[in-house]
Amino acid sequence: MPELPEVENYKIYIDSTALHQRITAMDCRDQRLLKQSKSDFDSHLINQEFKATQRIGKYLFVETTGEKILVIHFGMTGRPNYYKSEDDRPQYAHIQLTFENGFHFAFENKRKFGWWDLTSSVAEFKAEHNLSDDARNLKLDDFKDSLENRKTDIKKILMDQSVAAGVGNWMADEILYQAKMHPTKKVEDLTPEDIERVFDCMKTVIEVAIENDAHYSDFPEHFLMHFRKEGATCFHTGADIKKIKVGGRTTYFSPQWQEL
DNA sequence: CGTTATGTTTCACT
DNA sequence: CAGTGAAACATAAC
Repeated sequence: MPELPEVENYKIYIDSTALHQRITAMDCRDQRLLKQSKSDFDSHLINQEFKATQRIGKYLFVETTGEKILVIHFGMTGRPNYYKSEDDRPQYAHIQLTFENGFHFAFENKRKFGWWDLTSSVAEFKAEHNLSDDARNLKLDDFKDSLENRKTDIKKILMDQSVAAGVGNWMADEILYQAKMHPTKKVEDLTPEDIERVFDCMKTVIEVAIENDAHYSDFPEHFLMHFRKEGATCFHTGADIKKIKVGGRTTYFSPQWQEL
């Protein structure tokens, strides 16, 4: 379920399990998850070690002792897993590395929207994929610049990875609920104060989610995440939470609370 | 059987 | 060229 806070969690998990061990094997059950040939991955990963990780939005970069950087995107259903026995290989662990100590590192991906790639430079990759700075570190001025001349719904803008890398569907809903702003409010109609409020709420949602290890049930009681389902009522107004489509994505919001 | 799912990429259209 | 919207991608679960 990876948006920025979940991927941050994965980064911490990988940092605490899979670094500094020689990779002895790589197995991939579905070539479609690899953006480069399997032999390229073999030649750049086998006999190398993971050195450090770096996250931009939902993308995780793994520096290795080799010349290439491994890029991991988790898609909608991806997560890492580290375990000792091959018998513990999860059902959807389509990619699995083996380390010299016998442990395994798996890339679980039920729905196969995630992938692995290799790159020579994080900066280059970031530019090629039109990624903004990570939403957690994003500056208000850059955020404001990105909103210039945009005419579409604020929710779509928030989910645009070239505006605020890392914000996905649930975070966009949460940010707008906290900011008391309707998801289809047009960016061109926002005042500078509106933009700052959305920006501040984005930062708050990110930090709260990371503090709670992206564990939704631990979020504060006034967070939409607890009501992001049909039949729920708004914490503030008691009115029904509404479900609509914005930019093709399911969107939950509280009508009176978030005015257009 | 139909619908839906937390994401990105591609393509057609303005 | 820039901005936008819809479709496509692959699969499981309800």
